[in-house]
Amino acid sequence: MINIDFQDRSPIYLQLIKKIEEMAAKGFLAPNEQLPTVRSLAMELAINPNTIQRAYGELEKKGVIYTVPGKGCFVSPATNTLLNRKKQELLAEVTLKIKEACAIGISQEEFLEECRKAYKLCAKEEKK
Amino acid sequence: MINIDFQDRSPIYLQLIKKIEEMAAKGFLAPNEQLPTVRSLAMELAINPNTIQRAYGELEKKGVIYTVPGKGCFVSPATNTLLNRKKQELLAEVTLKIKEACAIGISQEEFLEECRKAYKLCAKEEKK
Amino acid sequence: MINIDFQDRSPIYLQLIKKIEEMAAKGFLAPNEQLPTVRSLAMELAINPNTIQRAYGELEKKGVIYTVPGKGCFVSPATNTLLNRKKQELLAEVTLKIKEACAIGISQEEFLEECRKAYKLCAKEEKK
Amino acid sequence: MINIDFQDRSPIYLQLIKKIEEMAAKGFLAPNEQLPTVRSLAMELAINPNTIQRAYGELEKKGVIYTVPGKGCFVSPATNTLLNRKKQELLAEVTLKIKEACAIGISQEEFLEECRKAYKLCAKEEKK
DNA sequence: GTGGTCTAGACCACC
DNA sequence: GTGGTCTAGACCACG
Repeated sequence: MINIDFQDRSPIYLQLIKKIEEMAAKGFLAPNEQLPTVRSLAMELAINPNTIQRAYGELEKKGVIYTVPGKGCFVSPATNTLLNRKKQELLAEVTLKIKEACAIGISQEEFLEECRKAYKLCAKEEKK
Repeated sequence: MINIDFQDRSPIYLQLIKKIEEMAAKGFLAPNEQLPTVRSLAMELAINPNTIQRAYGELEKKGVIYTVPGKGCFVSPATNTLLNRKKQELLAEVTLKIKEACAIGISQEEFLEECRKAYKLCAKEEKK
Repeated sequence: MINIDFQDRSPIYLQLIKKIEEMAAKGFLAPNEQLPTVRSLAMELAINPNTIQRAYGELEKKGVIYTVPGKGCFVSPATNTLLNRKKQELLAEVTLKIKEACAIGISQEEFLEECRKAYKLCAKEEKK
Repeated sequence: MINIDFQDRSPIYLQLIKKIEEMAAKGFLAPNEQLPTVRSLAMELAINPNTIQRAYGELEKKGVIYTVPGKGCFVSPATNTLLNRKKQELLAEVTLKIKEACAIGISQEEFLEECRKAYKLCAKEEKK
């Protein structure tokens, strides 16, 4: 399920957050489903429990999961909200990129064309 | 010309690199034009000279500028190459974002529509 | 009667204590009335019996209930004392909050006004 | 300035957050003033730097401070917003307490009277 | 067993 | 020097 890219320069806990957010937003994680325990996931990924803990902690503050101390962590039921928030975050990031594209003079047509190509690639990959 | 956002989490030297690359790619900096000296730019931006030095160093490694010891730093003449490379970098980043968009189920139509909106915004801002 | 909020961060045994104290102080539980047995309450609330046991234990230490080994747990007769102690605890907590309010510069008038609003809300809810 | 109550059961990092928020909200910390460095504060309070770091991190996410990596942490300029948010948090907590007060039958008059007393106490203490 | 907090000590990137 | 991340290992409260 969850795999960490140790080559990636972005912190492990952020990678974790992103992965779990995506899975929750896309519905791979059922509402109220229990997540792996801190310790078990730490073992599985060969990571320090503190790092998992941090990711879970921040996910809770974001409202993606809720945690019952002594029991475990569970997926928050508000899936729709999650999906929407995630969408907006992503589109905001793309808007930033588009600003840069404008700045170096990439035309809208060229840009959109590239997006279409990228989308085709994704479609292919998903079929696998 | 160049302004640094100290609130921005991205390191200053990267902000510098990005700005100078953009200016070079877009033609604001003529080929072989001399850049400000490390010390003068450091004074102007109220930044540690080491930081400027690092930015210039990496820009030279990337081939964006060349330095003549004892003289200063100059914009590399290969503008076209620069522009193309910059474009490709940017589009690669956008492709990554599109993968994420696919992952959480944003349709191509919705995505492209947002891109168009963003482009309009950029166009307006540039007029100012 | 008693319901547990599993989402609440405060430990279940404390929630139990609070609820039972309130009911006793307010007279919903008659003096010398028998409380549900540990096992039955555990079943009813789907909670670990140890948790009930702990709550009952601490309630006994506080003098809110007394236990007759082999018989069960019973509400302590000293209702007035309970009510007064509970009041004082609560007012002490509010005093702490008021200290904070002073610290950040909330005026007495503003604070009291908010209290009145809150009281009105409570009155409405109780009518239901 | 900042003192930690090790007897207090609430986590150290939360005590830190509360203290700094109060000081910022009340204006004891000027906007853009630099906070003590992680290490220095850790030394001063005889606390592990990680704990300070955590507090600072959460304060940044809350928008109370901003941090310039390699430089230090600084008080966020949006003081008014902070004060208002802090007020609302506090009043919400008091509202909870009032609900309890209602539940055990404390009348509004009695409650408000106690509040006035507490306010007088605070006023006296502040004069010191 | 669970999550939550803390310490000690290390390494990194940045300035 | 600064903040940011991570590990290792410990302790606690809770269930």
